Amino acid sequence: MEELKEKLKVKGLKLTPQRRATLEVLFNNQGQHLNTEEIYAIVKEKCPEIGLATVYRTLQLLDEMGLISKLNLDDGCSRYEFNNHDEDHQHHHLICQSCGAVIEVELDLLDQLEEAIEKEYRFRIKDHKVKFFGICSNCD
Amino acid sequence: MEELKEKLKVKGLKLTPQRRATLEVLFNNQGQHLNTEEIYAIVKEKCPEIGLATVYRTLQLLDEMGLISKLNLDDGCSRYEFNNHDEDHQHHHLICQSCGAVIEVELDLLDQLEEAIEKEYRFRIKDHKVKFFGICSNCD
DNA sequence: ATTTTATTTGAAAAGGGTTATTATTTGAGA
DNA sequence: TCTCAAATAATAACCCTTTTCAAATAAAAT
Repeated sequence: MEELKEKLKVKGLKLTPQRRATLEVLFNNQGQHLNTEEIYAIVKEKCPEIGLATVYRTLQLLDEMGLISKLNLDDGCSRYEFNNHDEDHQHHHLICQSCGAVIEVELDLLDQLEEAIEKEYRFRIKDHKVKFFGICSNCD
Repeated sequence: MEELKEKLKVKGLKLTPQRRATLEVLFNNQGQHLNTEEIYAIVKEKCPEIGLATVYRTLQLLDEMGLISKLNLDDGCSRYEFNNHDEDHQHHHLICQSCGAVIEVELDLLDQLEEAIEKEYRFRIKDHKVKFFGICSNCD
């Protein structure tokens, strides 16, 4: 939360109760992949006067600041998750093509690939998004 | 194109001029990442009577059949590219955060990671989508 | 503590990509 | 050729997201 205040100040932006509450919802629901409407519903419990447009604006902002990440599951809406900064990189996602489950993978193991890319394409990698599609252990 | 006819027949679907033309557009524009409107505009040259809704339906169908792949660049629309079946896996994308360029990477090097995931999570991987964000050589 | 000012918000409208509807047409097997 | 399920074109509907704008507010200046 202090990090949010800092990053906002740098850009001349304000720390409002709405922004605070929205970030808290993401923080308190790690491991889930809430979409904007779902986040809106939860934020409203603590912050009943908040508008949906504000939630959209705030999520966009938090994503740009790197505090949360947008996740696209091709279900017609954007989903978000809190960025746990204990890790260097974003975790990966396993998406079951049978039941739709979304599993988080803490393994990274992309160093070799990233090194090869940086060398071969002279591309400075800052971040990545990796999704694997297949069949989860429950469905197999 | 024969592959399309085969896969359609299996599902009891028909090979129409519209579907043929749409797949040809993707085939003839490999390396680009056309969105639906752009594809529509090109298809219209050869197939002027085609409707936009048909293009949407066809792209969805071709994606499901694995002949093309949807690509999400977070620019508010879906983009598609022809699947070159010479390779086993989808290629990766490098996305420049400065100029927006999208570069295709033929390196794979995910075997090690995929093996670890299959073992650790008992998840049978069928496909993957990998995006790297950073600064391309032109912008650096 | 007030004042000031640029930022933020809520509500509602507008936007824009995508999907659904429906009558008509058509591919492909019988 | 005949038959019929599948596909199409046109357009309306959908729905997620963004914009608009007047009112409210955080935070710095006084």
